Amino acid sequence: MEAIALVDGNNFYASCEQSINPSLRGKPLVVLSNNDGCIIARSSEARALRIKMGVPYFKVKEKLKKEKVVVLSSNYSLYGDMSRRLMNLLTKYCEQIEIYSIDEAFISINRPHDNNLYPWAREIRTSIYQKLGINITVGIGSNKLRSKLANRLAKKINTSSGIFDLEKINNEDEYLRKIKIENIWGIGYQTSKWLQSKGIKNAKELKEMNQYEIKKKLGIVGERIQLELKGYKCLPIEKVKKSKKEIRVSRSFGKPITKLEDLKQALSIYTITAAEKMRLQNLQASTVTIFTRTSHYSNSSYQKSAHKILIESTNNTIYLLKIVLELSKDIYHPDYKLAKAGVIMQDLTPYNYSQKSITNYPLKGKSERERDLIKTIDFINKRFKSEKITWGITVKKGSWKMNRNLLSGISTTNISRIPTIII
DNA sequence: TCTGGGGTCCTAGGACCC
DNA sequence: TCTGGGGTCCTAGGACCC
Repeated sequence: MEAIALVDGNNFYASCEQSINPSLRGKPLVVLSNNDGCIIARSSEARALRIKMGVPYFKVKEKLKKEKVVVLSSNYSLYGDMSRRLMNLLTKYCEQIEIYSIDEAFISINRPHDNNLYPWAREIRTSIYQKLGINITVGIGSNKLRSKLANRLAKKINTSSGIFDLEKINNEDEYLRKIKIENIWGIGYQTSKWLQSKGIKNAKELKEMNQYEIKKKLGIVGERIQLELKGYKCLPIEKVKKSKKEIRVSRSFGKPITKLEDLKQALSIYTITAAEKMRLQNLQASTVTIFTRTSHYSNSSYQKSAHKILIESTNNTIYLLKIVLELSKDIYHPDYKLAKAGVIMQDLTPYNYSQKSITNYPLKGKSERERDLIKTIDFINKRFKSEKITWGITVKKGSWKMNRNLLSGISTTNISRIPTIII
């Protein structure tokens, strides 16, 4: 019998920070989103202090200070590197793996003769902890949704030691009743509000709800959730990584923007990053969209996007910059304080599969020279692990640039930032 | 005066995830 | 003063076709 396990890293970002800096172990610690905006990860010690997920930093700054909580800006190169190591280790313990997010993977595994997967799960947990210093949770079920629920139960039940098999219990309903409706995978804010208004409060009640009512209101998405809850398999394990459908780079500004010049600079920087990402994944785009908006929390709201469909797919930074700079005039508005902007590369295709333009733009010789130039820039930047070479427009100081004042400064991907140990 | 039916494709927007 | 970023999927409705 095949089973599905959902493995995830506990408090992943916080655990990464504690893992590379052991002096943080056992201390309350939170990690902030970009711009030092919200709390996006908490160590278990910080959870115990009832610090909530997602709250704006400025609202709890004083409380954190008082409680002596360590506060860090997010360090994505560290988390990405730890994630890669985690996934590599997991691969050794399974037949098939789907990497679902930076800290989660679905694993399909055959049950042994005695049906007991606990020894297998314990072995993985031990191995990951020894090698990475990170605790993981293993939830086991007959399909993806049930493995997610099992994972939740493993975290909820103190005696589980991080492992729970939903198919090895005989009072399932009792456990399903412990899972609140809004904590089921796929049930978000809107849907849980509706379900609650219908008197459905937990997973057990959702499982027994009238299926036609679900289908009518929630469509196929809701129907699948209920079927999986009952044990049917609707969501397959995706063995091969699907190629991306869009690549997006967007940021909130450290300070609002009112000048077109600043908007152009920001969008240029995002375009350079987006084009790099495409080249790294061997993709090219044939639609470019840019957008900007005011803050969600401001009284006068404005948002606008503009897009251009290209005759020929590309990942050429020089060409993309031209397009984005041209489009930026269409979304700019002098009367609003712009809080965020971004670029989206869409209709992505593999780089070699290209529809050539009959009008032959960009001109042949020129485009080849440009391609060589960009290749060289990518090479140099990769070699020296930073943007040694970039476009002039990015260099000028922009007061709008992101705040990241609390970086841990330690890294597993940058030799000069590896911690020094003095004995 | 009465004004079809069946289909496809595209897009914008909503909802969700981590 | 200060509220993240990057994705996917689904649906409804409009435009268009014969």
